[in-house]
Amino acid sequence: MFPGIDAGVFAGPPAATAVFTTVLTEGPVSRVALARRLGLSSAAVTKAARPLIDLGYLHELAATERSGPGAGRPASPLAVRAEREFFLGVKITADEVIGVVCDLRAQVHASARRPLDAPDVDAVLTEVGRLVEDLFDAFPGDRSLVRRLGLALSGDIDRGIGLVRYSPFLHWRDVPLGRLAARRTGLAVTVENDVKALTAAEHWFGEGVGAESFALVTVGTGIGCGLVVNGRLVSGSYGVAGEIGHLTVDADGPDCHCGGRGCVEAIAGTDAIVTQARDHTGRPDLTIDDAVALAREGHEQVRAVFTRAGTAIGCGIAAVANLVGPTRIVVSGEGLAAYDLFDSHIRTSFERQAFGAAARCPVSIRPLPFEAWARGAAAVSIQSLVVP
Amino acid sequence: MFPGIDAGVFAGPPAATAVFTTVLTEGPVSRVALARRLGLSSAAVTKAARPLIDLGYLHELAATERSGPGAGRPASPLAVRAEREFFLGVKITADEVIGVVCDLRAQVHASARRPLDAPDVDAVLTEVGRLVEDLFDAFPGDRSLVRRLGLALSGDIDRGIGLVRYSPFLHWRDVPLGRLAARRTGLAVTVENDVKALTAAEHWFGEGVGAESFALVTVGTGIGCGLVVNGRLVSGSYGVAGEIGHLTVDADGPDCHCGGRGCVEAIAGTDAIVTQARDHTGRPDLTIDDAVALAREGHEQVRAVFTRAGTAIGCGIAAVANLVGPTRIVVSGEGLAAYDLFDSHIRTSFERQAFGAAARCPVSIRPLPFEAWARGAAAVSIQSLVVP
DNA sequence: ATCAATACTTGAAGAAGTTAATTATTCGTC
DNA sequence: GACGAATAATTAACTTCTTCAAGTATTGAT
Repeated sequence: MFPGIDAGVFAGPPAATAVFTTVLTEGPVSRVALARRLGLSSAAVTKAARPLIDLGYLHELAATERSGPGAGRPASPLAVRAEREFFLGVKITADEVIGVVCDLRAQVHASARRPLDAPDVDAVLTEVGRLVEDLFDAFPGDRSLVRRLGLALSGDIDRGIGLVRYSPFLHWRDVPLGRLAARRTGLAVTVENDVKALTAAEHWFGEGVGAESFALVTVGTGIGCGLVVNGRLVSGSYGVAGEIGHLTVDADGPDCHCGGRGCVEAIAGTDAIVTQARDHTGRPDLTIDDAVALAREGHEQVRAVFTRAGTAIGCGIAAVANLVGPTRIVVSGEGLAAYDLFDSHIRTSFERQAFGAAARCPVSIRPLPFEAWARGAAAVSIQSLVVP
Repeated sequence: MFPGIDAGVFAGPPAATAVFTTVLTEGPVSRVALARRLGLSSAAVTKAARPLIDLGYLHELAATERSGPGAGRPASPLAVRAEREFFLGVKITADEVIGVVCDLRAQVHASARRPLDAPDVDAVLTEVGRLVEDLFDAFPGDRSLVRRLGLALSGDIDRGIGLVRYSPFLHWRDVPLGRLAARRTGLAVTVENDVKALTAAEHWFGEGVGAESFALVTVGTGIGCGLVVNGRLVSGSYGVAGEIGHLTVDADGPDCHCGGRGCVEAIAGTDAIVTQARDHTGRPDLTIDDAVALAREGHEQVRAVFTRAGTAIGCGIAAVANLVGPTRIVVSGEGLAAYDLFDSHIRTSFERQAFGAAARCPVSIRPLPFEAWARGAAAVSIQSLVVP
């Protein structure tokens, strides 16, 4: 039924997949609770769970709290044995590769990074290969428990066949990265767009758990958005989805590299903030850290740059809320290291622009450790174990 | 297996449902083609189709064109017997109710309308009841083939339980319209938001057929948008979805009744166009038809109002394309009666604002007969037969 | 100790789909 | 015009997954 891990596939009957993903994402649950939750009979859950327990992926916890009014056999909740298998996740950027080793519950157990000097396919593959070695070295557990590698990078990716259709920052077109990396590392490789990978991670292991629909907005050099609707990741028909960064929020705003004007990214992207701060201070070598420092010290005009950025982001997420009506929204990314400068402006702007009850949508705003991108890649790899 | 129509449900095994909906939406198809399309064995299709044929919902067509190089038994395509059952669809507006009788393929066979003077629940139910009688009278076929009624109205609707959570134009809150109308008419009733109903109709019976994801934008007094993503209608968690009309496209634009400024609806809604045209002509009694006439005659300022409206709509659909990446977009609605004044401006604006390959998304623009809203309601009723 | 309540397990029965063999129908060829 | 290759549809045996109904397990309350 479950052909074992060596077959490289972990696909069982529908009920087994549903049981495993539910236990994985929603923590310890009893069999009856699973049956109710999934619309199955409890007998079906018992049967579906057995091979998963035998393979060591699930185990039973001791009964804990009593359930209802008084009586009855206590439930023995099923839980995932997180250390049954480990997953590598690697994020590829223009100038480095960052990797992590995660367990089944996407907890990070080791991490590493390597610089990248040339963007050509072979150089990237070589550095990914070395990074994988580094990760194996840094990983304290049993190497044979690591069999899968997730790669994440910005661009238009066909996750199904591991193809990089187009990557602007690497200048790649139609590179079969999945196949190449699998050959190089001997691991089962998945490839996904970085924002979608992070969204998947949040959907299965973060604040998106249990949400029928939710949106993850990333703020950094670029401004992106991953969407889950009706429980499924939105892919976009033409390689475009979640391009919140190129919504126009100010027709008179600064020009954007996309050719438009007043895009969210052209106002709130890290580069845009630096450019504006330089204009206002007359310091051509000012960095983003300088800008943050100046704003925190109370430099009026630089503060205004951050205010304007927060307002633009709020506008963007309001557009998402008005159009797809997610259950919740998470705003995250390296760009939010200066969280305190954005927070209230994002919220104010969102609440002003959200239509009607959409304003009730909870918005979490929190900075993102850069490692989280690699963890997102690992999360996709975990998903590929369950839903190939 | 199929418990017959009298049971009020038409739910079979998954394969049967898939076969029926595919034949219904994608026209006559042979069993082998269905098998390929649905990932089933041809044996499964044969088995699934038989009870549907026995019940009279499907029938076999004579073999038509030859398929490939030369030989082989010709396929006998399965087709829907459109007149096996009929469906009522009623759109409720602030001042009238409009109804149609449709066959299984959503072809209109009869229609009727009645004025509505009071917006209270009982008055609406009475008029709906009378309209149903009128429709039965106007319907040339066998009345016993009509068992279902779809209602569509603007507002926040819970389709599952037929509840009108909130309807601004009727000032209703939490009205169990489905139950009430079922009691009044003796029919199986579905209730859906009007824009979503129209989207469902387009998804099953119009230009949206076969699209994994698509968007329908309606232009009229309000500007709305229905979305299908991953093959499923987007519902929105807080009763809000597809609120394209309240995206901000011009921060300095006119005030909108929603409290914002420069919303698409405040620029391109029918009322907004009339208001602006009045301002420019100084004629306080000018109607939308007058405005259209003036624009067609070449009145510069009134033309500019339409241009601006088209540009705003283009902006809105570009936002949809950038965020969800639909396979195709249809722009429709009574407001497009003056189609020629909008068309090119919508397209230009869309292409300028769509990001990257999203600009390749085909956009159809076409006016909408008002009856189409009622047909949308009927389409939801047809869906409820297949997917309860 | 007994009972009611809840959780889980078991084995038989049933539903839904697959594979493989069979029948049906056509075209092209000799 | 019979024959075979090609494609379509059907049939029957079998597999897989799930439910149902009955039983076992474990607790709290009486």
